[in-house]
Amino acid sequence: MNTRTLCLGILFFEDMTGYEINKLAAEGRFNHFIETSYGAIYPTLNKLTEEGLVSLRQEANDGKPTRKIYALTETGRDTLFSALQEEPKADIFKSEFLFICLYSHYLNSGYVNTVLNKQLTRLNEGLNRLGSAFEKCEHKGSKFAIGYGVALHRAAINYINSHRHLLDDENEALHDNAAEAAE
Amino acid sequence: MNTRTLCLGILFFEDMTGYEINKLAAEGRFNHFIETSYGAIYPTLNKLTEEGLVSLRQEANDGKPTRKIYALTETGRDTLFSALQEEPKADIFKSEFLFICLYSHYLNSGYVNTVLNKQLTRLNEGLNRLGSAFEKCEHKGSKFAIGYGVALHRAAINYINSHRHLLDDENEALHDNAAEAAE
DNA sequence: GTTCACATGTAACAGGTTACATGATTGG
DNA sequence: CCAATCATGTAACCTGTTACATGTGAAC
Repeated sequence: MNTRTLCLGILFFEDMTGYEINKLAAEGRFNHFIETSYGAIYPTLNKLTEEGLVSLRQEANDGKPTRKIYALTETGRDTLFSALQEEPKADIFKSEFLFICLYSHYLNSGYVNTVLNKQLTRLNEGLNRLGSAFEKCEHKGSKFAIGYGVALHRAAINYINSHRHLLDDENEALHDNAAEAAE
Repeated sequence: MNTRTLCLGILFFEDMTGYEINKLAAEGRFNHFIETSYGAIYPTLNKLTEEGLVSLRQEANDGKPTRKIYALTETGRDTLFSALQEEPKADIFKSEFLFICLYSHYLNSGYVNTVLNKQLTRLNEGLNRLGSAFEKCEHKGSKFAIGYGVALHRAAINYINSHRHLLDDENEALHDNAAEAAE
């Protein structure tokens, strides 16, 4: 997903400032499947304005920089919908966590435990965020997307809890004994 | 995950050519949480060789370009393990599929169905690939990582099957009627 | 006979990240 | 008083993608 389509897509739902778009994408109800940053959003919004895909109104904001509120134009809406009809690329999942797990047996087991716990913490935080977003949200498409995130988060948490012993050297010994006993 | 660490990490398990590293990362048992490409791997391997983190032996290969087989050096192993002990970044998940779902009610329902089916097909293919990788694999760390992928794939498939009606306009009508009846 | 797998690599380009720069207000 | 939130933006940099370039042998 490029930043262009992302901006158009979010503005489809509501007029917003760049700051708010970033917040929604980075912390809001879309954060589990979108990546972005200010450095990408602000220049994109300027380009989009030049091209007439979004329009801009400004609101004074004492002390703080003027709020620049963007709205999708008709051309913008058309561009969004033709982008939406292009063959979606396959989902991308990248996990340094899993990469580390690959080497768990060559790493200090205390460290591995820390990594596992940290991952669980992150997943639980994500789950909570999604849960409250789900309750606040009325829009079906968004509910579907949030629910998808919830399902994946739960699956990951359950998996880690029920399989973390595989990465544990002490249980490995027990495991081996059990395997021997079974033979 | 940068390509550097990826190459070191894969070479930790086995000596390999760049071609094979790419295959493993793109189609093999690591493909569900790693992204890469030839254009990234070949230059990285050259740099790594210069820096002495990997060593290189060449094997003639009639007609085809000489096979360049890389192996991790001691320095390389050290570098890998210190990278492994840096705080892992949060997992990244990007989904154009979910982005499209957000707009399902403004899109042609036949198209939405096609997108859903395509996503299911991809997930099922991924699941099969992971399943056969799991059977072939003896290494516990890898099994954990593959199992994680299996769990997430299954969760996604189940979720889509049980919630796709939310994106369906015809069921929406039914749904609305039910809601009215409840009022 | 054509496509796929093997096998390496380059180069232009796109895209995004990070850090920097600025500054008021609010809450703890 | 310090940190966080609001609010915008730039610029250097890094990283990786895409397409191109080349060529054999096997399978269908």
